[in-house]
Amino acid sequence: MGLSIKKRTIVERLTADSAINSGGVVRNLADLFNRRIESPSIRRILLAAVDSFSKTGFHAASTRDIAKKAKLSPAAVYVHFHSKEELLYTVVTIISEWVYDQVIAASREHGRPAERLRRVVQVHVASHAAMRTAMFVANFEFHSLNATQRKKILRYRDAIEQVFESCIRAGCDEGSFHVENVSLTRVAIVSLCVSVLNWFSPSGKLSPEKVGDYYADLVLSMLNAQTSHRDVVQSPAVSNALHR
Amino acid sequence: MGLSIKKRTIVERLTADSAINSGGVVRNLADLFNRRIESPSIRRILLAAVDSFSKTGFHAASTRDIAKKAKLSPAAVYVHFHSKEELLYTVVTIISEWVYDQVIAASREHGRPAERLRRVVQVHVASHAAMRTAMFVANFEFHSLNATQRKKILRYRDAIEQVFESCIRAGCDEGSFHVENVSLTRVAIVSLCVSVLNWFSPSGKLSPEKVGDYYADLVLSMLNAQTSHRDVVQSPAVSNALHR
DNA sequence: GTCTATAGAATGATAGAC
DNA sequence: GTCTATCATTCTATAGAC
Repeated sequence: MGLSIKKRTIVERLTADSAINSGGVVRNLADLFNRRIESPSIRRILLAAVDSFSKTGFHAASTRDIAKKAKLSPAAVYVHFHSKEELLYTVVTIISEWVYDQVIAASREHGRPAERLRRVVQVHVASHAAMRTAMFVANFEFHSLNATQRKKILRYRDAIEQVFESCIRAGCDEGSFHVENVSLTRVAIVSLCVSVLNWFSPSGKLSPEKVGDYYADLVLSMLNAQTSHRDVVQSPAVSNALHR
Repeated sequence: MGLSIKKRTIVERLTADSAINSGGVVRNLADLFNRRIESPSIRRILLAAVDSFSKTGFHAASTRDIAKKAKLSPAAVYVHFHSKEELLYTVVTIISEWVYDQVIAASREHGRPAERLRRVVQVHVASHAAMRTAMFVANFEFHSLNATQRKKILRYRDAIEQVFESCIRAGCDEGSFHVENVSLTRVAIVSLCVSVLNWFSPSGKLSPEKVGDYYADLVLSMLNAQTSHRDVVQSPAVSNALHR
């Protein structure tokens, strides 16, 4: 009966956050953890884990370092998490659910395919830029999760891919996009969005939202999109002066 | 005098390979190592290292495993390399030089900016796809190099970025590209090319060259390029049938 | 240049007191 | 829930024989 029932994981006890889906804006990673995790200690551990994993990678990050950053003893981490792997899984789950919610919300608003795709790309890019370190961990340490964990995270990713796919197809059917190979184009677009992780810096000149806007323009051009919202011909001399 | 002179590194003893620059085609990673490394043992170690690093990441890969794959004892690795880090550095140097050579060669051929950019994108993408595992290591384990090593590798990367930048600028000056922000667009294009590492599979339907061609089309569309070599308006019904 | 054997350090995780 | 102390393992790298 009471014979070594295994403790539930943090992921299984995540707080259902109505604010996320009802339009409340999540400001940053600490804010997101505040909404979804009750225990301050666990929140500190998770923030420390994201920091360590993003700086050195999952395997090189030690639980000792993470505990130290969270102002706890090395042993205290294991009161809340069964393993270092579960720590990673918790981080990746929370951030993957969040970006999924963002993209789904953007795709639900009405509009023609070009407008929907513009919003989806903008949000996807801005989300990756705004939550850069956590999204970085979710993407580049994904392979350190076990097979079961990867499968669960892939459901969020696949759903996001589907949103992009349906926008592209709708635009093709409507005649406003001109695409040779939809799935290859979709893969290219999604990976283009994610690739902001490789260069975005919060100390740079561009905000996550502006980068998202710019990438949305690039993507619509890529699809040979006919859209009235954008003046495609602009003097290089003038526009280059805008940044850098 | 003979007092503990440190052994030269493998990178310092790389074979200058005239075949690379004189048009001989490098078929795969083993072929590339054959051209640049004389010792068969060292080549086996490097191939094993690429395999381990790409599968588990630098830190999780053990020198024992690498030695085993190379059919050597754990100690034998250290006869040829001072450290595991030097093993990574050697791999990253060889593959970075190679992709640099490919891109520079593509950029040297004449043609208008759109044609030059098309070739550069095609070669950059195809190179990453064809040497996926090694390029994967070079990109995703870059942060595991020390500062000096990173600086040296960055010279190759920066030179490649410059090639893209000059193509884009030339097209803008000529009036065939229409770009708001050149540096941001350049960063997006280069990272788009690199992002084939995230999904390309040699067992898929598309060859590295075909993916390169397709990405080149996407990039030229992105720049609102006027080019006579491409019929931008194509029936989706017909074109979707081409793949998948 | 390759081997066996092992030093020396760091790590993930646990035991048990409070 | 947090701590101190520690186990057991693993890893990089070296010593020294052949």
